[in-house]
Amino acid sequence: MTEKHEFDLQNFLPYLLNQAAEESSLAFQQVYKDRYGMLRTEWRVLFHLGIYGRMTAKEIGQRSKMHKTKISRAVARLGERRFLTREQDDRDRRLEYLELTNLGLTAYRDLLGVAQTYDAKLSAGLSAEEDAVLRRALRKLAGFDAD
Amino acid sequence: MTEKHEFDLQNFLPYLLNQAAEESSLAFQQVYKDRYGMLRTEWRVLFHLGIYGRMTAKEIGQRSKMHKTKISRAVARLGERRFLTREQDDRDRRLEYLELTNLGLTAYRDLLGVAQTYDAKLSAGLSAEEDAVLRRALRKLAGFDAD
DNA sequence: TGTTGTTAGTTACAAAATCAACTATTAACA
DNA sequence: TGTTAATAGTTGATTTTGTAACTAACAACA
Repeated sequence: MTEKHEFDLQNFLPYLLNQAAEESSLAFQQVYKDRYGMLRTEWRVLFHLGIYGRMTAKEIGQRSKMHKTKISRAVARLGERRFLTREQDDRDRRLEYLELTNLGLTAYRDLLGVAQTYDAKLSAGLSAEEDAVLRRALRKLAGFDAD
Repeated sequence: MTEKHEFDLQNFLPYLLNQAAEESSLAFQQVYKDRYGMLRTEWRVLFHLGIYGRMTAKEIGQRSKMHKTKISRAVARLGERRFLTREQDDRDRRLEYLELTNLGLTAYRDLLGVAQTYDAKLSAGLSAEEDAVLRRALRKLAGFDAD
């Protein structure tokens, strides 16, 4: 009596990805939340500016695929807390260049270290080959290749 | 002048996993939302009951790691819409056994088909080996092995 | 110029998630 | 038994997100 549709929820990619994402985000989330009171969108914006440097909200949106309202709110909060400065472009006053302050840079560097350590810890459970294949496959699924 | 900390956000596992999860959930989400007006928690509960059969909210929580308030509200909505029935256990009246109605079962089977097709489509972009490694790695990261 | 369309970013309102406190019931055990 | 602790599930208050409509600025072109 074999099961006809042998469908395991734990093998359905969207579900599996979600569970893995949530599980693997927990510990890092704890850090940026406890240490800086940040939300997910906020550390993401922080990292974009930390890694790629001064840019506009629009550019962050293009890279991250976050919706512009999320970015707008994250930028507003990071601004209030003095993690970044906002400077209007003279030539096109719709544009605002965002840049980390020293405070923001310090937070970024701190969290960067945490992220690197944490990423390594996650990888540690996987073989080198698994790790490489995993990241490549995820990049495909996330649409990071055809960008 | 080589960059000192060559950290790419798109290679940070929690970020990568989240992006892949969101991206890969989009199309399926569209279906259960448009076709049945369901939320993510709702199709998950539906699938748990469809796959594993009659069980309590607690058991769903153990398998899915969803928080009990999410489950409670999803069950309430699915009940209102006649997708499931709720039956109190006589021996322990705190427990309620949940079971799909015919309506729920029909919806489940429909969405199951969609899920299987969709999962196959996602896999199609990957080599057989990538696919296998990906799923194994994700199961590890999601904590589905040590359960 | 002036009209129309587009773009960057914000805001308002509704929907959903989170967290803590709550009810009802059972278990443990003095 | 009577008291305290634990458990299943719900509810309410707050926070966060999502959707759509909005403002302000620029572009295109008659």
